[in-house]
Amino acid sequence: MAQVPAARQVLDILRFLADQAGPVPAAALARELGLPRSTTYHLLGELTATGFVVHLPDERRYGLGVSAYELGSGFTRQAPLQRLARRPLSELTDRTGHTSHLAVLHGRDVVYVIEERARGRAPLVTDVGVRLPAPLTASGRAMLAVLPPAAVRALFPTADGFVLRNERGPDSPAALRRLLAETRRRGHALEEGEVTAGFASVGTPVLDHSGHPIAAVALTFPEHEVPDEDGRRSLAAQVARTAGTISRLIGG
Amino acid sequence: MAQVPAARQVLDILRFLADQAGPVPAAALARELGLPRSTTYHLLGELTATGFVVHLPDERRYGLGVSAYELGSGFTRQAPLQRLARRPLSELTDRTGHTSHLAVLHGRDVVYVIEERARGRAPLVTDVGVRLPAPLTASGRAMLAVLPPAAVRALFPTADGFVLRNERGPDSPAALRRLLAETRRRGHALEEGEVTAGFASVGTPVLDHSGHPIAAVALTFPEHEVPDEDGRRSLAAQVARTAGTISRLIGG
DNA sequence: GCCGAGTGTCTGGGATCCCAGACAATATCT
DNA sequence: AGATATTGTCTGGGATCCCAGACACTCGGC
Repeated sequence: MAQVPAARQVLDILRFLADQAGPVPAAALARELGLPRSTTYHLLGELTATGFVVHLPDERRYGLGVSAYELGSGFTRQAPLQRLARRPLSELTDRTGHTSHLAVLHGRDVVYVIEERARGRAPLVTDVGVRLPAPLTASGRAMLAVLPPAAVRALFPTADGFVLRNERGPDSPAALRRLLAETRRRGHALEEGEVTAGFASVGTPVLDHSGHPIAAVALTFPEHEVPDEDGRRSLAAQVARTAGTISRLIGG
Repeated sequence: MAQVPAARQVLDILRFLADQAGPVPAAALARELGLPRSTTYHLLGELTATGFVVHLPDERRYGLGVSAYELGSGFTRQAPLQRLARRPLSELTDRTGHTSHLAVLHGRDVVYVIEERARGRAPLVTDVGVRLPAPLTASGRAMLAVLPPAAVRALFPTADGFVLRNERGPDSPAALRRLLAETRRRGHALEEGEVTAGFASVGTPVLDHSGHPIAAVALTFPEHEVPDEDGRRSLAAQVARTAGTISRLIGG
């Protein structure tokens, strides 16, 4: 790696601040990141001048500023995940002969952002732009299974938040917990006929550098074509490899 | 300013990328920012390693990455605007004897994030957390008046998006355009009895370094207490000064 | 009011890094 | 298929910057 230490330091500051619940004192920044005090103040000066950081004199702390928000907006606008994931999903579909998709969590739902339909296969409900309740889908189950339990509880505090489909799916927080525990035990998410009768899906999450799920990859197939556990496990392994590829591409 | 050129350069790259509609080639970055080519690749290497930027080999371009998104989330969580604006609003209320508030645009509505109630004044509808249709409020009018016309059209394409209150307020895109033109001519936003009968408000936008409205400051007063144009203009000038103070604090 | 801890600013020289330019690989154009 | 343009990698030395530490200011505790 080329030596660009000041660049590295300023990015460390930004990432550290991004992980904090609120603004922090300069001394805490210097201590946590192992930076010399004067260097910390120089870098904070630059970050403040460019709007990435705001100095809160009343609190004697530093927090993220409007330029940080604009980076988030820019990320959303540029949709790098979709751009990076399209080829790996296309290859997964070619290899397996089944339709693949990429979805992101959006509150209690998943939203499909890529669908790579296999040659000669019928269109599925999981078209781009479609939203479905996360607990019902392989993609949603894959992501929920790797969220902290408190985050899952926050999303689904009571039985009210559950939407059944074809009269199936978890209908209470306890049922969801059991389903997610089973998903973790199995090593991949599974959905059988709950979204579309006669079809099943396997899914795995795409994790960022902190282990947080940013998306999920899933493969959908007619149930009768892959009726046995081994066949599904094999498909799940390919899905997991694709998810890992996308994680690496997204980097960090 | 202390010399931290590499830090400055890396932040320039991030801000440039945040302003682009899509990913860009490294050569365009170097050219637009006046950076040496090798320096550009070194900094991009660092940005890619930390997840702020993703390299899209198929497109031979660079775009924003997940760490950029996390900065946006961190900004929202830390709410620096509210932290910075509280004291200026408190001082505005003390100086004028009227209730002040800070609101942000949220789609077609405004959301109130600070209310500083004046001593001995009745509570108002503009409590923290309340949402109201932007075209009806001084804060909303202040922000809409400085948005590009295309952005206003996108928010209010037809007569359907208008909500009247007390049977008053603009009820069509044309009426809204006339109202915003009048707001720009007057130099501040005005609302008279459309939100609460018997009360009026004056408001001005808080702009970021690009001239984009990130919030608005408004002052609400009983109509009969400030019936004349000069009195309202004087209050509006104080509101504008407070908005300018907050702009400077937010920086960039 | 005084003291100690923490915040923020400033300076200069030893340490190191930034950039010009060479080179290799890849993509596009003819 | 060959030529050209662009992308991406690498090197080393002149230029400059990073950090230790001193100093001033502010805030909180007693």
